Amino acid sequence: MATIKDVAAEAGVSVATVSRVLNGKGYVHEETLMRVREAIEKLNYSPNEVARSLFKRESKLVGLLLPDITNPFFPELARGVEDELQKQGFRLLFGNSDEDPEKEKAYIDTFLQNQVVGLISATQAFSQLNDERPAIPTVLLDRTHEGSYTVYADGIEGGRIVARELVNRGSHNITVLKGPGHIQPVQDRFLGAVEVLASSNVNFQVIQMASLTYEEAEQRAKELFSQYPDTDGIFASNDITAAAVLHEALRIGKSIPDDVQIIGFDDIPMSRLLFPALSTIRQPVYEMGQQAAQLLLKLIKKEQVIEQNIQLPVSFIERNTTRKVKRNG
Amino acid sequence: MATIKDVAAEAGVSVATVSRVLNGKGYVHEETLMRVREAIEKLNYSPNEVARSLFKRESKLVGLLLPDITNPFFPELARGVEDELQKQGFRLLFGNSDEDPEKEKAYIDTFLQNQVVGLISATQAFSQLNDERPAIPTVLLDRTHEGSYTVYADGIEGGRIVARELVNRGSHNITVLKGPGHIQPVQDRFLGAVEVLASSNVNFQVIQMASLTYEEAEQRAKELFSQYPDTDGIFASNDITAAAVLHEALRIGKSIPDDVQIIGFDDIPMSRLLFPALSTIRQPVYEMGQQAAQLLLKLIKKEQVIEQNIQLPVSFIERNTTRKVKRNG
DNA sequence: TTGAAAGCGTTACCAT
DNA sequence: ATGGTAACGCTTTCAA
Repeated sequence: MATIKDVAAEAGVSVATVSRVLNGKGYVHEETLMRVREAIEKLNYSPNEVARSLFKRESKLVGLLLPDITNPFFPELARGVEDELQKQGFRLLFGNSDEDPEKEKAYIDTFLQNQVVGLISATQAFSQLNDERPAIPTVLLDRTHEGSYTVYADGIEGGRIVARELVNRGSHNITVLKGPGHIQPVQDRFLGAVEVLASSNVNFQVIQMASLTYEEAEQRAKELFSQYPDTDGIFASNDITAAAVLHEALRIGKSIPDDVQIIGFDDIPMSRLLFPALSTIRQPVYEMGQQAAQLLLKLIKKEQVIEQNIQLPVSFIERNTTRKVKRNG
Repeated sequence: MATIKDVAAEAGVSVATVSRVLNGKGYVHEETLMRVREAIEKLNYSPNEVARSLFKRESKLVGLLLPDITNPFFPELARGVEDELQKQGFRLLFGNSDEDPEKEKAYIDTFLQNQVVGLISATQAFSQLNDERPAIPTVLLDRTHEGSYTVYADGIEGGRIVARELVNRGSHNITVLKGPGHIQPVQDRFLGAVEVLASSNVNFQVIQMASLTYEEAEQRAKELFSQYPDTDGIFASNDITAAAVLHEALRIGKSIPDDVQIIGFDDIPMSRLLFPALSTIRQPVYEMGQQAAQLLLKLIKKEQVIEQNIQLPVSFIERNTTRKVKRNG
């Protein structure tokens, strides 16, 4: 690898001059500029980012911390983040924490040791780590925490919509599979749904889940249908859960959506491929990633940030696990 | 951030000594050791990886290049790679290239500028980039290229299995949706299938696809059923394609698997959630990621590498888009 | 307009 | 057993 010295020697100038043309700052004679450019070309030189980072005490790297990229919700988030950051020449240092605080700390530490300029985290542990928060720009994604910069979707409204749609489409006996309460956006969905359900003229019951995984959902789905056989509407808290419920419902011979309506949450790519295709609440996941990246970029550049918390709207995606609503006229 | 100098001052020793205890090499008195440890503790010091990288001319970073993490095949791959690398303290610099050579080059360049110690790539363009291949350890994942280190699944055998299973389970008129020929592992599936089909007593036809995307597959599926209405067995080349075909088949009223059997390839997580659940060929994706990481680690440490190409076995996952095979007895 | 030199935080060599 | 110091490749004063 050629260094700046090689280029300087080749061009017959000092390294300072080369540095100037590299960074396009300071005066440099037209002719010298040419010579340097040629030398760079000839030696196929490109600057060592590590040396740069060392001097500037910051890199062009951003740390991205996810619970688990294997969960279908996250790839698009990550893509949104990456695409946005990439435009400005930033690269991603990437890690999955499995929500394990140890792993999480290990990742954050090494990210910091590598002098990342910013951090984006979609993990719960991180958002709770209040003390000893790294002194670099940080944005929480799909998580919230008092005093932090955050980007998330409107869970409350999402929950409300689910309840409304279920009720409007004729469910009278609704079961909601409630996700873990310590994850705020998930809790919000629940709150929104209950708010509407409580003021509607329907029965409803809630089953508490420790995690929103397929495995647990399979189990809970069985309980659901044996414990509440009259259920004719289900809010599944996320699409993975909904898929498990749907599978179980079909297995025991329920007709969907005629016997039971099901609504998920997230609109992960698989949802439209289920059969029947899953009605769900769409979070603008890719956009959430983008927004988080944009917010972080502003923070890094110390630009004025108007809103510390960015809430994105959700929308109902009508597919085939809900009945058609009767139109008037 | 405290530096090694601060620690030295705090402990009343020289930076050289601190460096020695940090790296556990060279002599250092028991008592001095203690003092230094205390100073480190007290100042909450951790070494600057960037400075280390600069001096050593290599980092603890590995570059991972993927076509698109949003494609459900890749998250598990990435996880396999990460988990394995993480054990040894390596971190991932991560990028999606969309198979765009420009983007690809940009990522590789910056990875190199950040002095990654190794590269893992699952992109096609990269494997073709023969000249000017970076002089650092590199392994190709799910791609092959003459002279490179590679990890991939046995596509040929996979193709054979698909053909055999389709035939054994009673299909007589088989359509294969062939993926892009320039991706070797995809081409292999095709070759394997044709090998068996050609020597079987069945009809078969092939439809060429430019990409294995859902969008194109939806289109091709329509052509398939109108052009070859007698098709009673389909090899879909990957699970995404299979999902699209399945959807279309159901839509036009085919009974699956009675009228038409469908077999996919990959066994992405969604496959078992489709309805009917998709029969497919399972690639050990997570393990492929691990193996690639292990191979890279060996390369980095200049350990003896026995096989330059690691081929992993595939297996048939019987679900509900294929008929039950008749058992003798 | 250009160059010399200091310094970013480490490590490793050479003395002592 | 310990310390001084050059070096890694770059940027940025400061002086010329």
